[in-house]
Order: sequence, then structure tokens, then C-alpha cells
Amino acid sequence: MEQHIRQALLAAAPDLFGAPIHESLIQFQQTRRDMEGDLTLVVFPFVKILRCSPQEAGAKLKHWIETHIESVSHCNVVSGFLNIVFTNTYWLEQLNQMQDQPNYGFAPADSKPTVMVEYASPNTNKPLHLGHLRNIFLGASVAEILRAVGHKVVRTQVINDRGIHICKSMLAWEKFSPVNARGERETPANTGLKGDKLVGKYYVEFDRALQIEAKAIMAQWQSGNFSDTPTAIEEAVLNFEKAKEGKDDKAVAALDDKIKELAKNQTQILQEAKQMLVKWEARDPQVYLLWTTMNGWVYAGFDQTYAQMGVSFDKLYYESDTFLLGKDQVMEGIKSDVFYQKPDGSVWIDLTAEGLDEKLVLRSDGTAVYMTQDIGTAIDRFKDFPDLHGMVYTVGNEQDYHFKVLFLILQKLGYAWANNCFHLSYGMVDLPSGKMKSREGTVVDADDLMAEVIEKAKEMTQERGHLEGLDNTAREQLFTQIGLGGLKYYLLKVDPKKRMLFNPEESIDLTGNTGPFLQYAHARISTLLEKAAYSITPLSLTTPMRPEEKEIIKQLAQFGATLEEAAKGYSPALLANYSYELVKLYNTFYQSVKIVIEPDAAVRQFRLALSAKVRQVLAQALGLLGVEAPQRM
RNA sequence: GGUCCCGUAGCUCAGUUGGAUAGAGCAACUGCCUUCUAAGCAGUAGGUCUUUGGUUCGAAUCCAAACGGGAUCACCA
Repeated sequence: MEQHIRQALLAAAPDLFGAPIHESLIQFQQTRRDMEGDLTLVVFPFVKILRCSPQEAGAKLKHWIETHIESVSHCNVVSGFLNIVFTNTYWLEQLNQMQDQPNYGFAPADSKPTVMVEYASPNTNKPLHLGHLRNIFLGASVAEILRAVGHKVVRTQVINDRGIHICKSMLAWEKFSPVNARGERETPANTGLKGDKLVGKYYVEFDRALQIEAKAIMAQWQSGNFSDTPTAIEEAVLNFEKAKEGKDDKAVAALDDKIKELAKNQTQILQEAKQMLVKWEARDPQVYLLWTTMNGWVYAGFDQTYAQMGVSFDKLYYESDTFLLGKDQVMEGIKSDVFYQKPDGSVWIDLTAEGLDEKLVLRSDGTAVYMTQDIGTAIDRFKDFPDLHGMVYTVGNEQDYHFKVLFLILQKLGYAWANNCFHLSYGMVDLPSGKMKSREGTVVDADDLMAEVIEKAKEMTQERGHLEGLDNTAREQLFTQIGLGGLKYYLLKVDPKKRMLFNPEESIDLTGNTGPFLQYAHARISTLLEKAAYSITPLSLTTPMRPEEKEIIKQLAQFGATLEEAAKGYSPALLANYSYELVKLYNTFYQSVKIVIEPDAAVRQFRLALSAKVRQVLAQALGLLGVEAPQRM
């Protein structure tokens, strides 16, 4: 409709304004809720052309639109704003058209190019936590949204399955795991622990042992005993100690941290872990077997968590396969002068012209760094999926700089698709007690949290839900839907790039702007339609319409545009807010009129049709957020 | 210190091509179930949009600076 009026105005411009006008002068906006009108045209831009007051310009436009646009009932001008009111017939036609589209708002499948969406990307040394939940819900939702606007989507994750952190867990397990009567160390099978939890436990064990050892070394240093310490380290420690004199508390703490780092590096246990990594890289059979076994435990645990979360992947990449990639590209890049080599053999890229720093892309010993690997992996993915058009990396905003550099490098290497790569950067999740820190044990475990919200949903639903006639399986399923729906909605309704506060108590709230609020509306409409034995019929275009009803049709009409915006901005939050608005409008309507028990048949059918469409759009929107829409609750 | 992100009601957040009197939810208070699910609805109260300057008919929104919070600046990943 907006487009229609715009075109008509452009075509009529010579008559109306005496000259053609530029499209940008025609500015539409939503009419304020407290004004009469369905669409508002800003009059001010026309004032200069017409050389008259805003009142006169408004009157002229009002007259022209009222006489030339058929769907317009009437207009009114208020202080430079032309509020246009469409006819009821127009809105009923809109609703009729929506009724005919079961996938209303969605674009045809595979009408847009293939996009790869990466999310989750965990380390295999510890369980998933709250931060992963935001990442995974966000990535999974964006993947669904991109699919809904027509993209073919490949969902993927990179599993960070190698490196010193894994060796720490492995070593601690070998050193500290108790041996049972049958001579076995702890396994998921003989302890009943989830694999990722068991491995995570030994990662913590490692850190504990490391801290004890490091403290002992620092105590020695304090007492002036450097007999076990290389002279270079001894000098460094003494220098830091000297630098502390006369500094404020903050600077002293920073120096103490540096000394502690040195002490940790001197510990026996860290040396052993490093040796283990060397052995792993040399494919030592024993170390490799241990690595395979323990990672296997972790994957089994992760699979369980992903299943509970309701997310999945189309293609997995393992860092142990990809960490050597990218070296060839770097060598190629030296030839084409994208990179340069320093005398020690290390390879760099100079990005100072772009306002960034110099960045290392290959170590002097020829081994790959994180960046090397990401360059290689990106190129590899475009080989794996020849029709791939772009990629979305769901990674926390602490990596903003890394991805800026990565995309720039890919561009300089001459890959046109580098422009279609996007870092879906999201803010950290804080707790009321502050930042999550694994060292301080303030990490919120993903499994525990999900179990907790489901349990809470169970209590609340048993208290006030409508469960009669549901068997136990159906009930458990409903509690899960409500608990996880609430959690997902809570994490997704906030603009991804903003740092957010996670309040465990609010995440399982049921009232206000929450998942269960939306789910409740869906369930309520479902039973309503069931009671009315509703089926779709074309609506009479003369059905009387209340303002609340028109507001709902207007909001429904915005669905497609909102979905497009959400896809363009990679923001599920837009859909969350849209759904919330829709439900609020619907609830107002629901409380003010009769629906099933409405005596007038045409009005009844119209209200049912409206309800049915709200339910369907709501289910679609919630689905894109990964939130399930129960039939009753 | 350089670079990037953020700052809106007591709290959590909306506010997307600059536009009318800046909106929700939570918390507080008042009403509404003998009519379809009250996990709901209607209402009261709560604001220097961090500050200052600039751009313009018009700024929460754009620009600059300051202040506050965070991230990042490794031959770690």
C-alpha cells in the first residue's frame, strides 16, 4: 500500500507540485497509536516545493489522496503530518489474502543463495555454560530466520578439540582419577557422570594442582630462593618486584599477576601438559588414544545437551582437522605481496594503512596461529560447498578485532566472497553477582540451568495450568516447552550486540514480556478455535470492524517486513518484539469482545479468522526463535 | 595509551531511512473472572534519554568532545 501511494504520487508529481519530485521526499511512518490513521505521510518535505505553509500543503495532499487512491477512506492533517485512513474493505481484503497463504510472510524456499551459519563452537575440555546458550540460541535462530527469507542454510560448528586445554584435562585424569576395584579409572559409564562433566571436572583438578604448585614456587621466590629457577626467569621476577615500588594498588596487582604467570610456567604439571601436546602433535599412539576416548565422552555429553536445547547442525568441522590449514594460503600470499616475511621466518600482514596493527599470520617456526587456521578454514568451506555465497560467524564480541582482520585478509587475498562474511557479534551475559568466571565458580552450567527452568515451569503449570486430559508424557513435554521457551525468549529478546544481564529469577517468569506469555496466547487461541470448530472461509468485505481488530490486521501485515529486517540485521530480537506487540494487541481484543459466543455469524467468522491468523503468525515467529508453541497450557 | 562497543524510568529492556506528547515489562498501588484459559485486561505513579557543544524547520537517533562501564591490542585459542 505504501508503495502504491508512493508510485501514484511520483506519477502525479508534475500536476500536483508543478515538477517531478525525488522519491526521498515521500516519507511514510507508522501513525501514532493515539491518532486516527493507518499510515502517516510527513508533509514537511513538500512545503519547500509547494512554497506554502504546512497546513496548505497538507490540505492539498489530503484532497489529492482522498480523490485518487481508492482504498483510502479519508485523511486528516495534524501539525505537518497527514494521517491516512484506509477503508475497512481494504483491511478485510488484506486479511482474506493472508488466509490463503499458509506460509504467510515466508519467502519461497531456496530462492536466495546458500549461507553458512556457524554457532556453538565449544572447547572439549569443559561443559557448556550460559554464554554458550546465548550463542547457540542466537545462531540457531538466525539460521532459521535466513531460511525463512529464502536462503539455503548450512548450520555448522567448529569443535575446538585440540590444544593445551585438552591436554590439561587428559593429564589430570591420568594423574588424579581414582582407580576402582576392577582397576578402571573414572569413566562416564562407571560414574554415571555426563562425559563433558567428567572431563570438565578434571580440567578443574588440573587448575587446582597448578595453583598449589605455583604458590609454592612463589613462596620460594619470596624467600629469595631461586635455585630451581632459570636465571632469565629469576631476573624477570626481580625486575617485576622492583617495579612494584611506589606504584598504586592496581599496578602492583598487575605486576603480581605477571609474576604468577611466570610461576605457573615453572610448574612441573604445566610442563607435563606441554609435553603431552608435543606428543599429541607427533601422533603418539597412547596420547592419541586417550585424546580420542576423552573427546568421545565429551561429544556424547554435548549431543545430549544439544538435543535438550533443540538445536542441530548440518556439518561439523574439527579443529584437529583444520589447524594445519591456511599455511599454503599464507605462502601464496607472500608471493602476491599481501603478506611479508621477517628475517626470523615469521609471516605478517601490515594493516596500518587500514588503521589496524601489524598482525602475525605464521610463526617463525612455521606453525599456524589462530588466524592462519581461520583463513584456511574459510577457504576450505567454500571448496566444500561450491554454491556457498556467504558465512555468518556467531562469536562473542571479544573477537571483534580478530574477525575484522580475518575478513580484511580474505579480501586482500582476492576472495570476492569475503564481503559476504559477517561476524554475528554478541555481548557477554552478566549475572547479578557480576561477570561469570570459571575460576571463581560463578559459571552457570547449561544443563543445570535448563533443568532448573523446566522444574520451575512444572511447578507453575501444575499450579495454574489446564492439564486435565494430558497424560504424563504430554505433561513433561509441556513443562519442557514452557521452561525452555521462557529461557530462549529471555536470551533472544535483547539486541544481540548488547551486553545483557541474566537474572535467574526473571528468566523463568511467566508474566509480561516473556516466552510463556506468548505461548499462553497461542494455547488460548488454539482451544478457542477448537471449541468453535473453526475452518477458513472467505470473509464478507462488509463486516463491521472495531479499532482493536484493525490494529491486529495492521500488525499482521507487518510480519513479512519485520522478518526481512530481522534477517538483514541478524536480529531475532526484532521478531521477539514483534510477537510481543502482536500478542498485546490480540489480548486487548480478546478481553473486549466475544468470539466463539458472538451471535452475529459474519462477525464471529471474522473474529475467528483474525484469531487463527494471529495464532499462525505467532507460531511461525516463535518457531524462528526456537520456541515451541503449545496447543494448551 | 590506541582501536571498537555500550550509556533511555528504581530494575530489565524497546525505540532501524532524524519527525508529533520518549514506550513496554518487572517492582508499587486501584479496579475487572456467575461469558470463549485471569500465565490475562483496564488504570495510577515513575524520565535532565550520562553531560556539553554542533548540524537543522525538527535530535534519544547524525557529528565532536568529556565522563562512566566493557572488550581488545600475544610467535594463546
